[in-house]
Amino acid sequence: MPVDQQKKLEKKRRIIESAYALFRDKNIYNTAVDDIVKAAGIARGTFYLYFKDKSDLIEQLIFLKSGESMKEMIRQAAERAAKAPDIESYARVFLDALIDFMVERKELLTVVNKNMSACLTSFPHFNDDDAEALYHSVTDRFLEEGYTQASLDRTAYIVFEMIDAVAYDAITYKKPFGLEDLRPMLIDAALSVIRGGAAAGREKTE
Amino acid sequence: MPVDQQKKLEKKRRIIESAYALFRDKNIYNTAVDDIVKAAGIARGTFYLYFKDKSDLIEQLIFLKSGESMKEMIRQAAERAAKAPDIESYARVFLDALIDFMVERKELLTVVNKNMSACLTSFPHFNDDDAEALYHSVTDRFLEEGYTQASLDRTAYIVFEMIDAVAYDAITYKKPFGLEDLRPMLIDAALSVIRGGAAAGREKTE
Amino acid sequence: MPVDQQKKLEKKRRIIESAYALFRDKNIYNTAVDDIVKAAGIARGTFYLYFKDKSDLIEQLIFLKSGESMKEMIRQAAERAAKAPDIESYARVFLDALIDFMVERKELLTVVNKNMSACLTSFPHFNDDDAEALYHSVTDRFLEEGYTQASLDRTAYIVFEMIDAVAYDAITYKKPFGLEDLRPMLIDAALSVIRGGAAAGREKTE
Amino acid sequence: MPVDQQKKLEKKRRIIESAYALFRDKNIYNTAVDDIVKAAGIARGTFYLYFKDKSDLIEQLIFLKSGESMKEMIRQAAERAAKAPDIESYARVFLDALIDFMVERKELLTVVNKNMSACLTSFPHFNDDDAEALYHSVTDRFLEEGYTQASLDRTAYIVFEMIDAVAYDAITYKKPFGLEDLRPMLIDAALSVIRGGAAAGREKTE
DNA sequence: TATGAATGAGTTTTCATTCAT
DNA sequence: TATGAATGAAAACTCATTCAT
Repeated sequence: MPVDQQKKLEKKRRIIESAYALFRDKNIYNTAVDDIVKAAGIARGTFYLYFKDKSDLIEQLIFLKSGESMKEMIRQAAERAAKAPDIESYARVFLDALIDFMVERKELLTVVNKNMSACLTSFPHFNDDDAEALYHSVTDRFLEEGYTQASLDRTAYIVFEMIDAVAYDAITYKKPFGLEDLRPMLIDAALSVIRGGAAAGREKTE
Repeated sequence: MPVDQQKKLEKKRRIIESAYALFRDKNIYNTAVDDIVKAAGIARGTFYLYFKDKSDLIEQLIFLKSGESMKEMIRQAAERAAKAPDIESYARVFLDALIDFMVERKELLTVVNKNMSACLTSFPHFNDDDAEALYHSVTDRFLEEGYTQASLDRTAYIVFEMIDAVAYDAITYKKPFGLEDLRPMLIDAALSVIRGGAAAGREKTE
Repeated sequence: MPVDQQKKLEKKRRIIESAYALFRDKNIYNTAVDDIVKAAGIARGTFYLYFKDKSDLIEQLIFLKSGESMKEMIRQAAERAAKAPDIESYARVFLDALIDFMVERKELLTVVNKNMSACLTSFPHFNDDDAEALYHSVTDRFLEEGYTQASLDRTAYIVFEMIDAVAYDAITYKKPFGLEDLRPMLIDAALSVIRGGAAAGREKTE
Repeated sequence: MPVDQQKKLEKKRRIIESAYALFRDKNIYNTAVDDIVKAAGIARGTFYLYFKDKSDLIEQLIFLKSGESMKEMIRQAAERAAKAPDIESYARVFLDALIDFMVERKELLTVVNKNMSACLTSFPHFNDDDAEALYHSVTDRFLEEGYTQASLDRTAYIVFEMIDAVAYDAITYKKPFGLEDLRPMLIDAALSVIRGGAAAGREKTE
């Protein structure tokens, strides 16, 4: 990539990061383009060199941020779960790591807002070989255990949605229960969904 | 209540209903006070006779609307589940009815947005004897089966959150899976959470 | 008309007049809405209570201003020509008066810009009984002399266009000839067009 | 001329042509410098190497474009009228050719906008020997017939203005009458102006 | 000469809220 | 109470022009 292109991308990135911080703190609708450019240290017009529109920025920001986090989150979770002896404990450790990650990255949740699962769906299509490999390293483990791809997709969707929703409220409002309060129950619920998914897969095969 | 008070309440109600319809269709931030008063057929200034503020309206609207729906939802679900022979099938029918209700009231979800469970928490405090009685008619059934109140609250919270989150996305975006696709898995997941909750309750008692 | 409506119309009128003065002095594209509201002594938002848009104002302004002037112009010209003994001198005095009027109302020309004739065409459709009566009092005189309506329309169009174009440049740029320099020739030209029109009318009749 | 100079002129020309096309399609005020440079395939900064300013470009463009067309127009008209037996038919054929030319070059009219006659005035001062010779080949014909230079200038001005104005509206708006509808009347009118001009010339001489 | 990223003043437009009637 | 005209701060977006490379 030419040096110029590189620089442009970096600046675009800087704008997105500034916006991200503001969205997180003040919410999207209460953040003006003006706030963003001030935070990014650029002129107002410059913003429109990089984004067609405020909504163009929002779109790109969500795509980027959630993709990034998803990747990182899955990487960490997969790493920690790697040595698990069986699929059940693999899943348990994986989910536990997932929740840890969310706690660490609270801010992300306030921007992306309960939409992590939408992101999950687009994850394998990021044209990012890295991400794809990662995704498969996890799903393969389940496919070996008798899941069909279809039932796996559904299961993953439900589990993420559930964890994301519960974590979002628990973290951002600390109401009505803290996340640690709910964690065991949440993981149990997720596991039983996963078990159910496996069963569904097997039935179809038989 | 004096007739005057009555009339005031009715008008307030009309404003809320108009706002509700608009919020549902266009989202809160894209709905101007002007749109609301036009829809309600009142003058702009009148709005401020009934609400301190736009955000005052929003607050009251969410409180009212979600409370109302929650009540109606629980009533219907409890009714349908009433004749269930055991607690397990009671729960299953109850949840099924819950989902049916959400499908019917799609619009509500877009306004209240994945926050039904918050509402659940405030439900018993609506100073509405009716609502309270209703709530207890359901929880009592579980308390009899060995739940502690604490574990019941948590369980209910997680289950609602889960159903609400999944249903919200499934209904509003029909992506990536339709709700009917997910329903069986969702109910199974919820049931296993409930079973876990019961177990947790019993353990503590022992 | 209710008093309120009256007042609103008056304010609208005041905005149009302020805009008119600015357009005349600085041209439409160099006049900001801000300039207009300052000149009219109103707040910026008020402008949008009366006009959808800057272009809405422009449209209404041109329609109003050119219609008004046209009416006034024709009234004055018809008055002065009234006592003319024959159609030829009627036309001559009429045109002379027309040019006088334009000289007096130079500013109008800079706004309406060489489009008076377009206005002429719409003149009889202003739903203004007054204007219509006036228009007919002039055309009748020509119809009596053997003009067909069709040839009269064409002739009037060409004559206005010609006078308007010449007068516009002569007045606004004083270049390359002053209007007084050109006046006799212009009137002669117009008269010969008129004579030609009359002939055309008669031929068709014969 | 050095090759460098040549190249500069060519690029300048390319910019003007691009601007011309845009002005024609979208009007001057709705065409941004950015649009022009994109169309010309140059960088934004380059524009300011060739023109001081946007208005500098406009000035040069109008001068160039109208001069060019005027020259071409007169050449064609003079050619077609060359064999005319008398001055009257010379004028008639000349004007007819003029109108034909305008119909062919509609686009020019939308840019230069009813200002062809202004251009006529500057025509003999183009420091273009070619143009000057051409101009004299036409005017000489009239001077021989008793016109004074002064009356000829006025007459030419009025005739051009008249034709230009009528043709502009007729062509660009096709309203309220098509040009072909008006052509005979227009030429008759012009001829009678010319005749009047000749008479005026003679009177003064006598 | 040529480039195109950066600038920021300037423009249009919106909208929650006030206030005289 | 009810009205709706008026307000003006604030938002989004544009564009001629400059300047470092």
